[in-house]
Amino acid sequence: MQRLNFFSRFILGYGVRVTEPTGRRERKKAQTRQSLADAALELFLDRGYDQVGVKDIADAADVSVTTLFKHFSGKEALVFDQDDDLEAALVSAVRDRTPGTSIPQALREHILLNQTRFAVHATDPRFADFTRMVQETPALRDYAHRMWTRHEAALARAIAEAAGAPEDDLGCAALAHFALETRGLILRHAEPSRAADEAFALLEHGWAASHPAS
Amino acid sequence: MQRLNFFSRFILGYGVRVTEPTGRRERKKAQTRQSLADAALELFLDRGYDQVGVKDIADAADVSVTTLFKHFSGKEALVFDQDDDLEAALVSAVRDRTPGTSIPQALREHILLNQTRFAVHATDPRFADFTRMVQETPALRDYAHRMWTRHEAALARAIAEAAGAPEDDLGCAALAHFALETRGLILRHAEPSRAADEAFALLEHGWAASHPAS
DNA sequence: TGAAAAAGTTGAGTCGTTGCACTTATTGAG
DNA sequence: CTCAATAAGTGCAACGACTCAACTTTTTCA
Repeated sequence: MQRLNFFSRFILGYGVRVTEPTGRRERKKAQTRQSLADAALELFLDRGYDQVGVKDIADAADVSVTTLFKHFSGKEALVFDQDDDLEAALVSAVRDRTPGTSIPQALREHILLNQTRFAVHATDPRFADFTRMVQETPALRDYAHRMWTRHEAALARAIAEAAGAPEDDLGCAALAHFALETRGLILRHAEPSRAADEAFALLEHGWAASHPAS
Repeated sequence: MQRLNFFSRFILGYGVRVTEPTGRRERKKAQTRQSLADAALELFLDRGYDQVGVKDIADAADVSVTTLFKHFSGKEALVFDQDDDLEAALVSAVRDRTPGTSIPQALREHILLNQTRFAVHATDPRFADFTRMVQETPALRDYAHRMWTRHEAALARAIAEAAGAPEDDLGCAALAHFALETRGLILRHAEPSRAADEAFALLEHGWAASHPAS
């Protein structure tokens, strides 16, 4: 548990900013942030999200509540890493897809990989607890979903460009929306890869009907 | 503005419970509820959702805050009607579709009708304000979306039955999910009917590929 | 060295929401 | 008709997330 929100990047993708802090000030700031996130994760896993108050976390990290909110936009944000290059990865999955692959196929692969990457860690019981907590706490479930769908517009633009359609093409917007929405289906059902297959089968066939060769 | 949340049923559909209250007690209860909803609507439209506190609403309706929360589960609930037969309507749209219509087609028609019914009232400036407020206030936007997608499981079951698929068929679940998710696309874009066309084109073609005659 | 900038603290306050103990009005059964 | 059960409503205190304003301390850099 050395990293800030070590688990969380497996939930949403791999989007951790690695910019090393240079001066002493920034290092201290980063450290405070880290302490808060660590304390929060530990307390949350211990007692459950709703059983921990921000006060408890601030106390455990030995800072004031006000300071906590200077570092994190809200209680839920304590659980998740920033998703800085999540959008870039999404866009790149479409633009730089291996030739011969359709856009929906590329998205299926990318999203499935992203959302099931954590299966590798299924052996770690702490991690299982973490994912269960996220899925079972409405506030966290919603927050994760918002983070994930935040880049819909960018994805829609990337798709439009890749398909040679106008930037605001409705079909591309629809594909982007639906593709991101598969996350819910994939996470809910027991066999993620099969769920992804079924969901994207719909999208692939529908897409192929109007966009012959992309 | 005689009805409780007169506008709101046009946002989510037509789901107003019409069971007349019989005894004096129930009539009084209904009236209190009505007063609260009226006061809330008026204040919200006047000052904006976030600029009105529950205290203000309770005061305007001349009841205590505690009473307000006995009638409504939360501040957002003051804005929306109950959605009792919204689910029934959704299921019926699939099951009782006119013969020869595909399931996605039936859904497209039903959802589009449901979500754009309010266009009739576009002339009423108060109504325009109302919809704008709902779309621009995150809490309300999310709440409306939650209300709308609440019946996804029921819809999935209805689709499965209509298609002769197993009750927990993944393709049917996916169609249900996507179909309900078109709401966002439809509401966001300026030409709702065209947005619905594009979004459902994807779904219809994808669906037809695996479900020949339904 | 000295002053701007930024991190942190403290304490009070807002707002939605709940719990508790209480009063009052309505109802239905004897 | 009466009385006890039921349910609406009240007032108040509290909690938890979050914000604000005024202030101290630390770090930076010219």
